[in-house]
Amino acid sequence: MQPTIPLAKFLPYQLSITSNAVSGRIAQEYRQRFGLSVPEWRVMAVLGDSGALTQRDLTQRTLMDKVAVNRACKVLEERGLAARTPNAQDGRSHHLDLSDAGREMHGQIMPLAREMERRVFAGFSAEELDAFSSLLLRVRGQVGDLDGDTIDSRNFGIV
Amino acid sequence: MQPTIPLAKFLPYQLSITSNAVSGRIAQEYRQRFGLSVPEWRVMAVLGDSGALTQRDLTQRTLMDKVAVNRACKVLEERGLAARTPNAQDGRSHHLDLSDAGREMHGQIMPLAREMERRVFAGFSAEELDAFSSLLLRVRGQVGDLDGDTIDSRNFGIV
DNA sequence: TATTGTCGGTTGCATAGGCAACTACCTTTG
DNA sequence: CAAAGGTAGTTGCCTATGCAACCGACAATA
Repeated sequence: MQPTIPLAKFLPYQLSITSNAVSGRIAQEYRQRFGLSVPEWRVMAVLGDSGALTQRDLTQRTLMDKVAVNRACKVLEERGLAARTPNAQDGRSHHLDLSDAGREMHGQIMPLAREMERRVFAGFSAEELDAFSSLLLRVRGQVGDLDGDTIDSRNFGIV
Repeated sequence: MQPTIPLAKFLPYQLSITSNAVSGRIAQEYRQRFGLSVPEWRVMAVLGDSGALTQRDLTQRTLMDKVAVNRACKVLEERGLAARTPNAQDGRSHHLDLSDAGREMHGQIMPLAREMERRVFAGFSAEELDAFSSLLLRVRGQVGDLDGDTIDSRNFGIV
């Protein structure tokens, strides 16, 4: 046993390595089973639930960089999992929606996602998870308040 | 207000974006004030607390990739913040320790780190933070159990 | 309607980060 | 002590990610 290491007590550090571990584990699963990256999966998850959206909508709902959204959409389209249709209201953007194949895959992915969430957070009560969730939300709010140059959290009802 | 989006309720997702927000905020601070990356800062934090260590020790204590540790060490040495001395016990490795300049910087950084932690987690009780910390630890344990191919958490007293 | 500013989407570039292979050295086994 | 296998550190490569600049289209103002 080593002496107490302050870094290990540093909460941002704990948060970072835990998040990395969880994300890495989940990313590995999606990659192996579906060949999807995390950004691609996120876009699919939102599309499958919301129906056709523009990339702008997707950046808002996923909180990802618009470039990340763009690239994920491009891949999904190339793989035939999603299709773009012109946006009559705005010539700059398209409506992106899942294809039948994409919807089929979405149907397989979401149960897997829930299952992985269940396993990773196994052994916690609903109260603990609620508290955890709300703490994450409040922390995010704190950082947003401190940090003027990033996303404006007031724009996101979903956060 | 948008309809409820499942992605926003997905705990791994919440964890990820919160961690990114916190890490990004902190990384920005270290970069601006000291020109340090997060890996570099982590190495400094451990070195400043533990005294001379090998890169192997540092990879264990920071949980970073050995390449990340190596590169951080190289930068610190080039900047004169740390120095390597031969390891009499093992010709393959060196003992790395902070220089006077590095120790000086360490003395400035650690209070800043604590201050940022305090601000990011402002408004939470000690009990909440303890619960949060132990939940992160348990989640990390779960992922480690599920995931055979990454780090072996049993090696790390610090985790 | 011409101008100016803004916005969605795209591309290019620059950086970070991880994996795999390699070197030099250590350790174990016969 | 020779051989075989393992380990610390290093380098190169490849991918992921983000920013900044750009293009075409919309919006506001005159």
